[in-house]
Amino acid sequence: MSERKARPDDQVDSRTRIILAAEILFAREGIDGVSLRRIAAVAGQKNHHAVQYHFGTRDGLVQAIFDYRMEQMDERRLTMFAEAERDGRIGDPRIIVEVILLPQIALIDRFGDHSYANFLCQYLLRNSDAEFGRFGGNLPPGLQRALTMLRQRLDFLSDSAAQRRLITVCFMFLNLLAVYTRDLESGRASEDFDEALEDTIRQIVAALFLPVRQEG
Amino acid sequence: MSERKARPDDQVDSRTRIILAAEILFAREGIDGVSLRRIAAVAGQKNHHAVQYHFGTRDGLVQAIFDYRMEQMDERRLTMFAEAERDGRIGDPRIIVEVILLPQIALIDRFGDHSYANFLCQYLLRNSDAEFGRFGGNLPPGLQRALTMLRQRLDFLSDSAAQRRLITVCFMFLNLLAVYTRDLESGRASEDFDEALEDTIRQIVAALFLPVRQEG
DNA sequence: TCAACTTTAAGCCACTTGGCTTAGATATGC
DNA sequence: GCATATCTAAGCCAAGTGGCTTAAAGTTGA
Repeated sequence: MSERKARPDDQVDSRTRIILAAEILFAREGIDGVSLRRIAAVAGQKNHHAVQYHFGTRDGLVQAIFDYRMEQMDERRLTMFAEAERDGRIGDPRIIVEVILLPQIALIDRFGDHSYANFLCQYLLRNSDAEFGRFGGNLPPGLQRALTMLRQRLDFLSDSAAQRRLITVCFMFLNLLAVYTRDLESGRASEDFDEALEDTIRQIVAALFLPVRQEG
Repeated sequence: MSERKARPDDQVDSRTRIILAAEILFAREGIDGVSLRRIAAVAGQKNHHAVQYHFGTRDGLVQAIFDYRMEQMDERRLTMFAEAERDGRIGDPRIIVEVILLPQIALIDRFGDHSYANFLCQYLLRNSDAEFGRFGGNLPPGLQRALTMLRQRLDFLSDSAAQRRLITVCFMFLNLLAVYTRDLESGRASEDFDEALEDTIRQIVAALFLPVRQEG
């Protein structure tokens, strides 16, 4: 596997360059599969000390990537809410799903790279205790609002059941991104992505808001 | 994190002990986060050479874990098919979902450990190209039969769309196992697992067999 | 201009890693 | 019994790892 396209743009500062390079390398070879030296080198640093200087440790870098993308996505989420309110779609359950998921697509489109999904998978596997299940607290406002709305919609479920269904959504969507990534990497666009996205969102809405079984 | 419970039973041969120990360690600390030395040590080996002897390389060990569990699960899958035929449930679409997913639960119950889900996630992330998308060929017979039946049920979808929906199922289920694992690890059984399992299967069936949107 | 601060470079260090060789132990087949 | 094949132990090695110190370069503000 070459370093193809791993070196990010030289326009941004070195801290961001390290974040972008690490995201790609982590996605390709695993969070523990890349040395800090290589990350620094790919980011154009002549010395691996730069990583320690900016992020302290490997886990610090991992968290920085997550926070960096989280912040980017939340801007988009707030915009989407504003647009939905303007268009009178704010009551539509599907809006919640779109607000949570589509900004990740936007990330891919805007930056032309699709490493984030793979990175996020690994991140969630590493930090399931910390990240899963925080329906409230310590989340950026856009995502927080989406989760609060979701909880209200799912008032027929217990806390743990609602939480579980939320995680379902995350994983279903990661699956879509994984397939998308695979198709992009292999060069064959096996399916129209917009079509796949539409089908997946419909699946997610159907599963997420599925009524509980009626007695008898 | 201690080595608590990482050392597997001494009754099995050392090759299997290494597989079991590696599965747990990989799940906890990442496939690239554990040295072969530690795996060997936890498996009761005095020397890390044992890993190289049995599996050659780290990837060889990873594949061996996957194959080991795959084989175990396929026995159960064939049994389930036989039971379904006997009970006349073979036409029920839900059977397909159960045959694919429940053996993994059985794995957890039988061996009292829940590292497999986390390991499998990492495995699929590593080998998405190889594993995803092989609807046919090179699969054990039970799983192969389930996938063939699924494909027939989804005849209103294109190949790529059907494939994508299958992966959706895998990820949704992994999500359930992830939550289950989290609850078990943290000691709190936040939700009745049987109830959660039932809800998840219903979600999966609803999403997997969701009709395509009608025109107009 | 120059001082204070931030960022990069260079190189050292003890330690771990996976691969390897060799020898010894244990099981297996005849 | 005994030879053959299978498995385990012991230890060496070059390469790579993250952490660290020190110095230099660049940036900023007064």
